[in-house]
Amino acid sequence: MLIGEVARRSGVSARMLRHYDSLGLVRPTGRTVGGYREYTPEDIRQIFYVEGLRSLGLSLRQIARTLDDPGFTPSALVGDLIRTTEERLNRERELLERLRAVDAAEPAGWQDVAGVVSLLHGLGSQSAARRQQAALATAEHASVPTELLARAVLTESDPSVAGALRWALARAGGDGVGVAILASGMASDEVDLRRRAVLALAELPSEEATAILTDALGDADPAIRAPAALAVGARGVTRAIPTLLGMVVEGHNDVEAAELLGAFAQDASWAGRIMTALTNELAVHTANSAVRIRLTQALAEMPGTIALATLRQLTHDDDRRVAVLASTLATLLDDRRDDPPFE
Amino acid sequence: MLIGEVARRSGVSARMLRHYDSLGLVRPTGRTVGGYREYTPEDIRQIFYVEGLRSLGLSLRQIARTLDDPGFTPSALVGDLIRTTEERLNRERELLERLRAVDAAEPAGWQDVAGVVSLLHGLGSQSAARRQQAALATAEHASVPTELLARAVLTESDPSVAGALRWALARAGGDGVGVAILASGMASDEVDLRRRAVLALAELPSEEATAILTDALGDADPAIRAPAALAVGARGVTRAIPTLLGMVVEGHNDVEAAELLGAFAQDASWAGRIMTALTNELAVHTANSAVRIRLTQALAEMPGTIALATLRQLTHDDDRRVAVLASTLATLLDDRRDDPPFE
DNA sequence: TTGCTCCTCACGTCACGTGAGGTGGC
DNA sequence: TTGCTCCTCACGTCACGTGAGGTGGC
Repeated sequence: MLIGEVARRSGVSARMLRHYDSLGLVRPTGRTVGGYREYTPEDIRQIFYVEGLRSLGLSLRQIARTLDDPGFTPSALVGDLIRTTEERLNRERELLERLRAVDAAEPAGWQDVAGVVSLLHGLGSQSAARRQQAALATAEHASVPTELLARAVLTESDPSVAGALRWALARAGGDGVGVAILASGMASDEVDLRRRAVLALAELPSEEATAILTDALGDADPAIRAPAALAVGARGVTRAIPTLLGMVVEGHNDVEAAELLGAFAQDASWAGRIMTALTNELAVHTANSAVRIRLTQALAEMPGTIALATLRQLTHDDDRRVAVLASTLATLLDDRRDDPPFE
Repeated sequence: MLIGEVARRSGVSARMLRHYDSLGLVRPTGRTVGGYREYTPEDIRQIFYVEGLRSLGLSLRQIARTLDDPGFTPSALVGDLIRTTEERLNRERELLERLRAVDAAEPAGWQDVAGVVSLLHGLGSQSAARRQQAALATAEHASVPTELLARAVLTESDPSVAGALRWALARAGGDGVGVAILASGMASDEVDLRRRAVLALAELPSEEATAILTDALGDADPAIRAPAALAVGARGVTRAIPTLLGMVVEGHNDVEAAELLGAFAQDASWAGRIMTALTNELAVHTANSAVRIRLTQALAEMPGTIALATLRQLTHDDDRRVAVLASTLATLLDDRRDDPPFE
């Protein structure tokens, strides 16, 4: 079979078949009197052998070694090819992410493109200082994709860089895409990721963010549910109240939690329920002095004088420190009776 | 700043800086008296601009156009880069899959490697005939990874190729990996995928396969639970009995289902329950002639003469066809009384 | 004078595509 | 004789690395 027909049937160009010949990969068995290459069926099988190995990413040189060097076994090379392919794959993935980020920024000109790229490099830098600088620089850049910032927020371990990123994200508005990424962070099994997500969501005032934070009120980890409760509590979400009560008992941001409970208790329909819950907790935790002290302090955050009677009872508490604290707080509340009602 | 220092600080080789100069990408503003290139801070910013665009995959020629051609805006090119990168990414993924399949086959030599590759290409071919050939060829190949076959089974739409693949998979033993892939197919939302998986599992005799099929007895789709019930029913799994009864009522492989019910009824503890279920169904489906005929035929599959009394009653059925059928079957069963008990 | 840096010119890489200029076989 | 196929030789691609041979500045 002459080279043209072989090329048509095998899909390998005549140029490449001549190249294989010159490299010794596939030497046609014969030549016609006129000097034309003549390929036998065996030669054609050889072509498919070469193409097969090429489809695995072997270079022509490596395929030649395959034929010449009996000591050259597949195992090591195939392993190497897998590794290098994985590396290329990762590089391509990162490139695609960069390209998508640039595309999302809708750059007007190439200077914009270069700006976004340098920001991306900054956010991905090994140096925390660089990352910080990049995070702060997003303020100048109008068109930083929130997607990008949200992803960076989820991976940032340095606290001050994380703070800058949260600020930048909140400033960028935290639209749907960014919130969606943070939501996926909240769904993670890793506490660190959920923690970063919850802190970022706490700085986003959107309804979406509030909804996701509300879902996080029941999180198994107090480091997650506490910031969620403080954030949505401040937004008036009453579903935060049980978590806030728990925070007072456990001592997680109990001061802030108590303040928010006091604010909820401005509403008469909640005041009673919160008071009942606090006194119940006092009845349950008879032995734990620290818990009783936090609950007593929380009572003082209740508006007006609704906690006065309870505090007066606590002045006779078996626990000396609770009694002293209750007595001080009761005195302060007594003064409040003459003031106009709390705002 | 001279070229060496610029190279050290920017990470771009002196060779490349000269290349940028010759292409007009970054022309150092000055030269020393000796002819040395002198870079200003602005030149260095330009270098970072070029490197930034290069990190997005732009060629040097494209970067040059960026600088020279004001009509050359980012939007179109960035979109193109995204598309070509996605294509490269997919090709890399496919390559990695091939390499992993080759690695899993533990080829002894390069001929083995080429053999596995040609098999892979065959299984991935557009032509059903080629795929069929490749599936059958796996019989010769000792080291075809079951992983590969399982994946092919899940995607094969041509029924005869699918049959050949199931046969090849069963022949390869269907070890853990293959079964795990089929299990993931069973977990899919797509009925087609579940159907392919269930048919393949039905041909694998392993305990793992039986366990997955048993889970599939409750599948919402009769095209899934029917083959599962036939397969595990034949393996003596009594949990298949309710599904088999349902198949008789609905007319899904009712003949095979009735046969298996008969086999289960060999066990005295099940015979009563199965008879009760069949007569109950007859009592419920008074109007549907087709259902009553199937149930009547199923009664004849019961071992020995345990269904004889019920069949005699049915000879007086309101439905003429049921009555005729019951009378024929009762006569046959009558003869059976003199035979030795059914195996 | 001795290293060091810089200069220009040019070849090699790798898997090809695309001629140019010439020839064999129906 | 006219197309068509084949031949060899050789250049171009693209982003570089690596010399060779020479020179400037401390």
